[in-house]
Amino acid sequence: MNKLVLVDGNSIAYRAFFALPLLNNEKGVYTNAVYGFTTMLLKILEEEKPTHMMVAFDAGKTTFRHTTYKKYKGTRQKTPPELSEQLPFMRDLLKAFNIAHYELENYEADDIIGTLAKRASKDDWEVKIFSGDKDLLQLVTENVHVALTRKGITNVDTYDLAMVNEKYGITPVQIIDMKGLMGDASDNIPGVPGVGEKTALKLLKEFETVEGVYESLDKVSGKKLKEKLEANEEDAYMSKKLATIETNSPVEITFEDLVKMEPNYEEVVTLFKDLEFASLLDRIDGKVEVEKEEVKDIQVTVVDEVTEGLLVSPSAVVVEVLEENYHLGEIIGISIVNETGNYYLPTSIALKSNVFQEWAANTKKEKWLFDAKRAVVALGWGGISLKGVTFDMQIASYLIDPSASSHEMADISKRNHGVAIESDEVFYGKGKKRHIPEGSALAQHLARKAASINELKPKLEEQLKQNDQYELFEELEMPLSIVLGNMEMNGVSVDKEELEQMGEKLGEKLVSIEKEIHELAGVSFNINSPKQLGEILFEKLNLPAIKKTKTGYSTSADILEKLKDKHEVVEKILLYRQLGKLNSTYIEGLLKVIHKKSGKIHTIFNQSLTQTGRLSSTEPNLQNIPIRLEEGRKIRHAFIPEQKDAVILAADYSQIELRVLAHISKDENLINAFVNDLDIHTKTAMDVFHVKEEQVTSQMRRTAKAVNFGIVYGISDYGLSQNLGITRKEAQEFINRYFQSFPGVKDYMETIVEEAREKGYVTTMLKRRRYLPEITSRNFNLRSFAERTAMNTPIQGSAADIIKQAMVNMALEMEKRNLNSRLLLQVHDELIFDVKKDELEQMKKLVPEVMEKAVELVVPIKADVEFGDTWYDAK
DNA sequence: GGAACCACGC
DNA sequence: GACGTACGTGGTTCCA
Repeated sequence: MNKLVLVDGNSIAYRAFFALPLLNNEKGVYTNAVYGFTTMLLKILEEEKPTHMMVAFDAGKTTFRHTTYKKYKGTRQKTPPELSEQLPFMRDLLKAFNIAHYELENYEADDIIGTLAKRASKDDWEVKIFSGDKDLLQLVTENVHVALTRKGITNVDTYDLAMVNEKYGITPVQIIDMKGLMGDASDNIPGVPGVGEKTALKLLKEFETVEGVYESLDKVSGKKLKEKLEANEEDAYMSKKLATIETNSPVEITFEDLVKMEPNYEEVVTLFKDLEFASLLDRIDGKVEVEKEEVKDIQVTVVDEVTEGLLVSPSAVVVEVLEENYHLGEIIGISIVNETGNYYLPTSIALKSNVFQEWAANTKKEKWLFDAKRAVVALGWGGISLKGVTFDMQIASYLIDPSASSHEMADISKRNHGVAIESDEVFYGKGKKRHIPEGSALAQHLARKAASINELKPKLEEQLKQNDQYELFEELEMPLSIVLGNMEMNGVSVDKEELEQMGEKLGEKLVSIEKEIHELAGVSFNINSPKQLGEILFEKLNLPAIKKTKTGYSTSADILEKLKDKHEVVEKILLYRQLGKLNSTYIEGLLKVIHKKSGKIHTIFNQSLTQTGRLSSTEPNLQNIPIRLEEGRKIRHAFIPEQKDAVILAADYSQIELRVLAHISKDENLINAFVNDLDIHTKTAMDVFHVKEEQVTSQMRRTAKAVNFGIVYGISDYGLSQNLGITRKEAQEFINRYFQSFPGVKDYMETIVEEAREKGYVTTMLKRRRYLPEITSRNFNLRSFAERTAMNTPIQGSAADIIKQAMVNMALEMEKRNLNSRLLLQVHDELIFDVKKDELEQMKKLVPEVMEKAVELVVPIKADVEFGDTWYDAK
């Protein structure tokens, strides 16, 4: 059977334009609408597989509707130039895809679509229409279906007769009558003033059509409504006419012109490349021989004996570890590129060579790497020391723009027009297909990587200098990567037996709670399945469903909290979840990652990931070990010093973000609070609630704390309302009162958003950068999010700068003093050490001192120190 | 293998 | 009034 797909081109383009941030390509051409439009096309081609297809566009400004009503579409804003400049690209793309497009003088895209849909359905074709405009629903019939864009662009709701009825309770043809009565603000169709969708639908259910309404006007209930209808009869009829899609427009194009042919993939590829649609290129990969970026063979010397002559300074070095977790992986090969040549060193030869080892450990021999920490740690496990690293390409790329689409070597190289490298995923394969290619291919791949580092180092350094970030790079992040490498390599000792015992107890408890839950529910089911749980709670037990998710009922903790007193099973489920989380993530999770060789836990800190400058921690994540609830906190009993002669020392910054805020905003009230060492949440409560200190209740303090939390994390009034369980309006009121009390903060928030709009980015105290292109978006959500980010990133990012500086300074100080204590972990505002008992007195003073002096603020910085036999006891 | 949901920390 | 709302990591389920 024939299947015709008709696309409302203008409507989809508009949707895409407003839904996506203003992307542009290297030539400065905006591409967001083209991008969205193209993803929609690809999706249609993949999912609908039409035999015939056409995209209709509006022709000009005036249409036959303007003769009926001059003001038709009169209030519509001009198409933004950023969008109109993209329309030609869409036509080019359609041509490349071999998809017909059509426009008709005096008619709108709707009319073309309506006309063709009617003709096709006469011949019993299947027709599907894509648009963002609800008006098109009037075309729905047995074999004509309409797909309307939902949020985003590629998400659509498909309407057939039943769907229209379900949504509106009327037939498709009555959509026209609905528009006639309610009008359409966006098209400037008047309708009957005071009649909205609800009233229109009510009237139509009773009287079927506009005509029906006026024939039985005396039967309409409501005096005012009747008066309004009476006074606007003409407008109602005219509006109906305007809203009617012309299904007999003089469309000359024939179905033969619409036959869907194979795309001209060569043209598509060329266009995608021009537009820089890398991800879309991937999607059509396989359909066509996409000529890959020319990967040229380079001259590589395979070294069978390492000599001093080839290890000159500086050298670009690649130490390849295929495993993502470099604590576990083997080094599969080493390459070196320097002014004497390009070399590949088979692992076994390099690691055994004294010449190599001495060169690696020599701080005076300069080395340039990509993700140096990976190489340092991987070599470290083999007992080889790598020193003298002066340039890390990954960190440089991250500092230049943390939001860059990827910090993979192949992508960075491409972005900066360096040596073409295959991505690791392509070269090694992924998933089950991953393997190490044979020797000479591997030598080529690794040599290209080293050549890329060698080539791009000056370019990236130049960019760092232009951004005034060279000091941040050289004095903070580069030394920090060494500190982090040592922390990871050193690892954290855990009491395995302690964990196992806790696990056993938890396991028993879980079994008994599970049984209780099944008994209370009257049926056995998987409590860990939100789907099954939802069905039990909200269907079988008939508890009120407060919130729904995309796929079913929400069973999240905050929802269950509200249902606690409705059924005793709820509390058990919460407990089951809590203990289950502890057992699977923390007990079993941590036991799984105890390293076979060291018996310790070695996390990996990611230094080039977060948009704010914070670190993250993986395999395992040691930055989210429980603390809030006592049961969870007990996990910390298992984190112990390496030797008996030591303790765990934890030092945390007190309110570092709010102190940073005081510093950058220069708000007098906030500065005074910290200078006088007040309890900041109590102080905030006093100001926000206009009460004296002794009148601050715990509820008031809790609210104030949530407001401060909101300021620090950049949450919205909605976020605050969720945290406090209040309305959005009340939350906004708290924020307003906060700003009244701290006017300097308000000024700062306004200034920083303005600055972000002008410059396109914000910076932290130590010049870390975050770009916020969406701050000029016309999409309210995107823009608001960017604005909150502009306010928040300098705060959170500067706090990250400060603790990083403290870590570097601390490492220097400990080395200078020849201390045997070790830094184990960083948890955003907290440093955890393994401290030898004979160094305890010294460290207790030194750690907070170094932390407090990391940078100088206009307010004092405060760090608190605790220690104990385990991490649990360091409180 | 990936999406969806949930939960932990700061 | 819409829009859908701090970041990051990881476990489990469920569907392809």
